[in-house]
Amino acid sequence: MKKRIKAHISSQLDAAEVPVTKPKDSSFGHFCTPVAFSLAKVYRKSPHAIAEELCEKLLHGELFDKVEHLSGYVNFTLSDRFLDEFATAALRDGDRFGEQSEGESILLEFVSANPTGPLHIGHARGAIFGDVLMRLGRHLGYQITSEYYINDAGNQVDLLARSLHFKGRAELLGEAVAFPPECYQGEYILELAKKAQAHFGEAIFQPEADLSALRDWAKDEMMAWINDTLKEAGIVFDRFVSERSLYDRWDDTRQALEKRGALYTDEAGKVWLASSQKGDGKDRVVVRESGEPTYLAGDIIYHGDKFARGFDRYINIWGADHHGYIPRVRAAIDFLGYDPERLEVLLSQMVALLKGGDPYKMSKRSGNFVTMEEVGQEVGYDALRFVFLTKRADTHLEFDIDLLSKEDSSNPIYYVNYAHARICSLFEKSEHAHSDMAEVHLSDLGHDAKELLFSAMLLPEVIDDAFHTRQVNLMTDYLYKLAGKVHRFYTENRVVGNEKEAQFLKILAVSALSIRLGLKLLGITAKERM
RNA sequence: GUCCCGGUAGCUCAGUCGGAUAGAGCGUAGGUUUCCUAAACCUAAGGCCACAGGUUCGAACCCUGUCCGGGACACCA
Repeated sequence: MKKRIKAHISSQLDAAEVPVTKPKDSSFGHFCTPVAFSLAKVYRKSPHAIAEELCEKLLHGELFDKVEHLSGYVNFTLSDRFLDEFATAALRDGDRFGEQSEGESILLEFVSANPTGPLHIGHARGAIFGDVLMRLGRHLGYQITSEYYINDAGNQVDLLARSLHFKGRAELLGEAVAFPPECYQGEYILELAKKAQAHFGEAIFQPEADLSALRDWAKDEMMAWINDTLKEAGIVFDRFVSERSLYDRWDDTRQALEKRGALYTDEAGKVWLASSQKGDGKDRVVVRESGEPTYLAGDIIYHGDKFARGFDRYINIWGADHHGYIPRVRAAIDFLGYDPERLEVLLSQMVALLKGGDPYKMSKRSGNFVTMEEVGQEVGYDALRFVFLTKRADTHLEFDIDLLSKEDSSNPIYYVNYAHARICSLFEKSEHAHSDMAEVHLSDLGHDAKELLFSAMLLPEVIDDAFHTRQVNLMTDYLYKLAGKVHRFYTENRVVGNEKEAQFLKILAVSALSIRLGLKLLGITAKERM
């Protein structure tokens, strides 16, 4: 909608880019532009005089009812006819309302949690953020592939195997072994050890047992668990990439890097990536003295692999604690001959959970953190999604789990769902059917009705903004405000039996569409009845 | 020390590309239902936008510096 307005104004003004925004006060109109202020300098006239001239130029055509100027601003009011046509089109589009065909291909990597323990609440945030970004992007026509990188090589998974081994010896075989402090704690280790015993027999806990078999088995078990959790949350990945599986390509990658002078070997025999040449704070080890590659080596192969697949853009969602890692990966991409600008790393910040004002209890099962599973079961993923998405992913989030158990306006998901359910109930009560709405034409709408309709039709702009700025909170803000307008309208206007019943229903139908579709893009199913 | 995120109402946070009188929810105090779902609505109180400079027609927003809080700075992943 805004694009059409903008194009219209630009063409009338013969200017390339005209800023179009929403007025502070809705009584001024639907859109406004402060362009007279910047033109004032060019033409050496007062903003007021320029705004006045613009008004006359712009009033032609069927788009606007009113074009007025006020203290330098030019305010536009859309015509009923334009709003009506747009509403009919929106209802016809249904779930495809606001779809576009951008066409760029994007590889979106997120979660990528180590398969050494259950997902915690911080992972949940990144997972939901990534999932929603994907849904929004796909709606806009981006071809998005989602990927989970499994860190199934290196010390962490070895440590998982050792943890199980110790736990098995100590708890299941009753040996007096001291549990090393670096090992994973938490009851899930014992549960998994029991499972291992059932699977392998007691031999797996013998001192000389083959830990690599235990490791591979345990890693698969953990991934299955992680996957179950994600599935429950409605998150599905297109691909999983195993770090371990990449290492047979290390030699090729190494040669490619060497050819570009990216690597050097020190006296001790360690191989370094000269990442400081490409903006990193210092060089990084990629092969240890032992000849074993570091984690970075795997990530270099992985990113080389990603870029070789030829996507237009790459997005990684990482926990904020990895932010220092960005320059070295960018450097490696650069060394491999790819454009590091195509990689965008979004950071998902920490989550602090409270319950009744106090820090949420640590989970016994996980050892020292709250799991995604527990919170998902306690508050439900619809509520969890909505709350996580109300804040930008890159800022700290603190929230109280008790808020999500309340069933009133302090719980935003209820508020939004209730607005949707109310509209559904009106359609049940009314003689008019949803399918009749295209035949209904809007005219002589009051300010409130017009305002609600206008808000409801802004969904495409919001989807666009939310995706391109990566600020998914714009969606939740919008839905919450739209729901508020629905509630207000409902309170102030008796719909069924009203002489404008059909018209009101059409407006509410568009509102319900935007709420339902908006929630759908957040991975939430709108309630039709509460 | 370096880097990242933040500091806006009692609390949790919005604030678009710099634009009109800085907004919402919770909480607090009051009010609204013979009527489509009161899980709602309305009203009120509540602000040195951390601080100091700068940029300009205009700054919560951009720049510089300072203070405070959280996090990261591995041959772990």
